[in-house]
Amino acid sequence: MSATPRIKARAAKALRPRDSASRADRATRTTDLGLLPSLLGYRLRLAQRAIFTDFVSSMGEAEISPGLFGILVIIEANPGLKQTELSIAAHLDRSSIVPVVDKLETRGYVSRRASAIDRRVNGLWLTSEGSAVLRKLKRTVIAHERRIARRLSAAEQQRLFDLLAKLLP
Amino acid sequence: MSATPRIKARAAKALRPRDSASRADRATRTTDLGLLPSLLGYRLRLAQRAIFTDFVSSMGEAEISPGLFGILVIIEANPGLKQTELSIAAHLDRSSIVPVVDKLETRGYVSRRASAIDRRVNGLWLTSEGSAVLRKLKRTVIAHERRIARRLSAAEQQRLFDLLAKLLP
DNA sequence: TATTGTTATACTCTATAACTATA
DNA sequence: TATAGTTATAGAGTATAACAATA
Repeated sequence: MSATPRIKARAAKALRPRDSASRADRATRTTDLGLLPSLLGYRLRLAQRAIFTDFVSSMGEAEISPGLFGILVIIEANPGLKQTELSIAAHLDRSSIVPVVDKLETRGYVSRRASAIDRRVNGLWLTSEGSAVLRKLKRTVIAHERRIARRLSAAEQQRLFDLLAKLLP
Repeated sequence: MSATPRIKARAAKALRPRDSASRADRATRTTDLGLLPSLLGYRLRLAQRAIFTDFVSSMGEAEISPGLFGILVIIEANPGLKQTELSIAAHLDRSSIVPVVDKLETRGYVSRRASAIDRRVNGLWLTSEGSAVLRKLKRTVIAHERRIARRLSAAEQQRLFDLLAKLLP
């Protein structure tokens, strides 16, 4: 199972007084996880979870998820791209991209501009505010990545990248 | 963004005729992902996604997610454990474990048995059907893992495990 | 006919808060 | 008072199907 932590949930959790830490510690140490720790899928999930959590907490007040950050990065790298192209690049259905772009548009980071050539198409662009925000977010994300990657030597980092790439179909 | 693929969605997607493959291929190759491919978090998500997808499709009619599978494994390894203990082991809130156990109980794989000593507590046990099903599931999961891991040498697999472990807090 | 974006809808997974029953 | 489980509720994230506008 193992939550993909929600953005708001994380923020609130820090102050939650509900469980005593000692109880939690004991149970975590005690419970046998069976064959799970021998499974690559399980290990991968734990690692991704840890990085996701660090990502979110390092974003602080910006309240942006890795997913939304990725969308901003892709739009910046491909100014004017169509929603359909974005959805493919992000491995989402084109209907799923709609609320995503809505959210970024509401926050004032992205604008849809109808194409003059093909009036079915919305080109996507960062607003100047979106550009400025993304500039800061990227610095934060790079710092977050460095903080994580510091646990590995440069050679290990490269090795990890290579090994992960081999897992892709 | 990048979906955690839903179980039912996957099954349906195989037959979905909506997009032509050629279009999708072109756009994937074309769109610039900016700094994303340099981020460990991004690579990790792709790898996890790939494994999750393979997991789900290899389960076929069993229709069990990695998360539910993990829950069954933990219960098997700790017969009679309390829901609270399970929730901690699975990194879930204790309220979130309720619908999870409900689902497994509905399918007849798990039973709650009230403790005689402390009547607040539900001990969790696999039913005999749950045991039998899990025995088969484990074989399937191990085959799935082998199929993935075959892309790596034994030494590489060990290396990957070690590197992933270093990423945990 | 095919494509683009959208809506309507539904589903999974998870959390917080407040409750009940025990201890 | 504290703990175990539950309910009520909400929200993120995503999909499928059907539709209108446009090509």
